[in-house]
Amino acid sequence: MAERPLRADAARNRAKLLAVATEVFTTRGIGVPTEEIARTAGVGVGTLFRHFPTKEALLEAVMVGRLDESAAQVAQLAAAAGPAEAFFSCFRLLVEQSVGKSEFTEALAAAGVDVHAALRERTEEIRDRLSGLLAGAQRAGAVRPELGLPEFLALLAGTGRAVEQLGEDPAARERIFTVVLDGLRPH
Amino acid sequence: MAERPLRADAARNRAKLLAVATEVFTTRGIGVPTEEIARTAGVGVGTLFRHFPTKEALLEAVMVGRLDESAAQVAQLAAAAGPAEAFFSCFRLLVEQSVGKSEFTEALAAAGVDVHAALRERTEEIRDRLSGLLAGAQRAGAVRPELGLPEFLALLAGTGRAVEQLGEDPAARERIFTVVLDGLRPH
Amino acid sequence: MAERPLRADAARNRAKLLAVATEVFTTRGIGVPTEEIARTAGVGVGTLFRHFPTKEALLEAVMVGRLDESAAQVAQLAAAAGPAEAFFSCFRLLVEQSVGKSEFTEALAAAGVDVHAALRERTEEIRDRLSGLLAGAQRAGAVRPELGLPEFLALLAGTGRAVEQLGEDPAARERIFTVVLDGLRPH
Amino acid sequence: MAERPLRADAARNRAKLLAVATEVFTTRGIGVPTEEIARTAGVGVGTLFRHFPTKEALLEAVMVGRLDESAAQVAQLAAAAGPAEAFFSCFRLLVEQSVGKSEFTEALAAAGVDVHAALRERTEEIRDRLSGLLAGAQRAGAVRPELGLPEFLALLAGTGRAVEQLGEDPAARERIFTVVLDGLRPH
DNA sequence: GATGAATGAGAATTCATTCAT
DNA sequence: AATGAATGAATTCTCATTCAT
Repeated sequence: MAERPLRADAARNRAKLLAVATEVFTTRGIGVPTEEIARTAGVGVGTLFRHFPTKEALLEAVMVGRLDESAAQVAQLAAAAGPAEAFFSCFRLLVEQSVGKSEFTEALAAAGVDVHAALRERTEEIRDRLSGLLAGAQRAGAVRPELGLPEFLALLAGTGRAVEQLGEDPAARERIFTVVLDGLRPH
Repeated sequence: MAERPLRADAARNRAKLLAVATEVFTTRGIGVPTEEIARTAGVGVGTLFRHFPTKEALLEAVMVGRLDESAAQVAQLAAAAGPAEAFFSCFRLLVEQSVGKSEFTEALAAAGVDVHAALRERTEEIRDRLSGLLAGAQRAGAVRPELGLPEFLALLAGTGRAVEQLGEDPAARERIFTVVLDGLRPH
Repeated sequence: MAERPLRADAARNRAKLLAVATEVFTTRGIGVPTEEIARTAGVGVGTLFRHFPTKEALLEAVMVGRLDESAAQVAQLAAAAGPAEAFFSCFRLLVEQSVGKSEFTEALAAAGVDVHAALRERTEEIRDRLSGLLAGAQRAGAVRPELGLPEFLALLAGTGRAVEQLGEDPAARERIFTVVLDGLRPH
Repeated sequence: MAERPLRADAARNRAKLLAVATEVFTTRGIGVPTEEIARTAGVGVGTLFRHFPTKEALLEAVMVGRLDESAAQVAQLAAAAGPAEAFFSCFRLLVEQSVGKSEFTEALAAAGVDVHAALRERTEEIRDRLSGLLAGAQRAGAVRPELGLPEFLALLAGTGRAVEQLGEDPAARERIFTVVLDGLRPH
C-alpha cells in the first residue's frame, strides 16, 4: 500500500521517462524503441526498465497519467456550471485533449494491453463522472434522452478523430463541433 | 509505361496476395509479417516481393483497392437518387465500410506512406465525387451550407471511429447516425 | 509426416550448426551465445533461428543427435557378443562417450528442457535396450541380480563423471573401470 | 594482511549473504541474480558487492565454506574409528554431502573460477586428509592397493553424481554404495 | 517467374557492477 | 557501511528484404 517515496533523482527520472514516452507514443505511435525513449530522457535503458518492467507497463503508465489529468479537468468543469453547460464544455474538453492521441489509443487497444487494475480504475472513474454528466444534461432537456453512455463515449472518440484529421483550421474545427453538438440536442 | 500484361498465374498470385493482405492488415494491423501473408496466399515470400517491392508498396496497393471499391459504390449510389438521399446514403456507406479499418488507416498514415501517384489519384477521384455530392445536398438544402469538404471528410472518419468503437449494437449504431446526420442538416 | 527434404545448402547449414552447437555446448556449457554459434558455423543468426526456432530447440536437437549415435553403437555392440561381454562393453562405451559432456547434460536438465516427444522417444529406446542388456547379463550370472535399471543408469552417469574428472590418465581410468565393473559382479 | 575485524552488523550481513548464496546456488544453480540473493538476505546489492567484490568471489566463498565444513566432519570421523571404517564412513559422508550440489560444482568449474589462494588451501587440506585415510585403509588391507588419490576423488565425485541422479530411493542408493564400496575392496 | 533459405539490423529485456545519496 | 538507482553491454529472437536454386 505505502509505496516508499522515490528518491528525488529517481522520481525525476521516472517523470522524465513518462513525459518522453507520452510525447513519442502520442506523436509517433507505440513503435518507438524503448532505447530511444531512454536516451531522450537522458537515462540508460536499464533505468527505464527499472521503473517500468515492460514496455507495456510503460504504455499503461502513460495511459493512466492521461486519464488522471482528464478526470481532474472533467471534475473541475463539472462543478463549475449548470448541467447543460457542464456537459457540453466537458465534451469539448475531452475532444480537444484526445487530439493527436488516437493513434496511440488505438495502438494500445490493438496491442491488447488488457486493462490492468490501475488502468481500469481510472477508466471507471471517468466513466462514472461522464455518466453523471450525461444524465444531468438529459434531465435538463439539453441532450437527446435516448442516448446511452456507450454512444456518448463513441461520439467523444469519433469527434476527436474528426478534429484530429482536420488539422489546424480553427473555424473548420468549430463547424465540426457545431454539427455534433447540435446533433446531440433533442430534435 | 505500358505495363506488360501479367501471365495468368502471376495475376492470380497478385490478386490472392492483395486479398490476403487486405484481410490481415484490416483485422490484425500492419504488424503482420510478410512471410505469413505470403504463406496464407499460398506463395513464397519471394513472389510477394516480386509483385510488391516493399511492404509499404503492399500497404499502398491494399489502400488503392479499397478506395477503388468505395469509389465504385459511391458512384453507383450517387446516380441512383436525389441529391439529399444520395448524400446521406453515401455517408452511411462509407462509414460502414471503414468500420474495423481505422487501425489500418492510422497505421498507414503513421508509417508515412507518402501518398504516391496511384494512391493520390484514387483519393482525388473520391474526393471529387464526394465534393459533388456535398454540393448537391447543400444546394438541395439538406446539408448546412457552411460545411466544406474537409469537414465532411473529417466527420466521415470520425463517425467511422465512433461506430467502430461501439461494437455490435445496431440500435446504438443507429443512434450515432441519427446524431451526426441530424447535426449535418441546416438548423 | 513427410518432412520435405531440405535443399542441399540448407541441410549443410543445419548440419554445421548442429556440429558447432554440440561442440560448444559440450565443452563450454549451454551459456554460449547463439550469435557465436551462428558465426562459428559461418551463417547468420537468422539462419540458426530458422532451423531451430529456439535456443532450447537447438539444445534438444543436439541431445537427440547424441542419443541417436549412442543408441546405434549400443545396438551394434549388443548384437556382437554374449550377454556378459555385451553388457560390459556397452557400459564402457557409454561411459567413454559421455566424458566431457556431463556439464552439458546437467545444464540441460537444470534448464528444465522438458523432454519433448523427439527426445523422450530416443531416451526410451536406449532405456529399453539397456534394460535388455542388464537382464541378459543378470541371467548369465555376470551382474548382481538385485540391481535395477535406475541404479544401472545412475552408475553409468556416475562413472562418466568420475572418468571425466580424472582427465587424461588412461591407467587411472582403467582402475576406475575395474572398481565399478568388479563392484557390479555378484559377490 | 591482518583483515580488520568486521563490525558486528557487517559480519552478520556477510554471514547471511553466504548462507543465502549457498542455498540458492546449490538448489537453483549459479544463474540466480545477485540482486535476488541480496534481497533474500535482507540487504542491498551494494552490500553484497562490498563483501564480495565479484559474483565469482561469492561463488568461491560459498565453496570455501562447504569445504571447511566437510573437512571438519572428515576430521571427526577419521579420528573416531579404525582405518577401514574411517575410510568407508568418510566416503559415504562426502558422497551424501555432495548430493544435489553437482550442478553447482560443475558450474563453478565451467566458470573458470581459477582456484585462488583461499580455495586452494582448503582443497589441499581435504586432499591431505583423504590421502591419509586412503593410505591407512590400504595398509589395513581394506582397499585395493593400486588406487591413488585421484581415482579415489574421482570415484567420490562419480558416486555423488550417481546417488544424485537416483533421487529419493534409499534402497537403490544403498545398492549403489554396495557396488562401489565392494569394488573398492581388494579382489 | 517462383521458391524459400539466408541475412543482419534492430527490439525488448536482463544482470553484474558502480556510485550518488 | 549500507542502500538501491543507474548503467549499458550482452542476449535471445523477429522480420523485411535479397538471392541462389
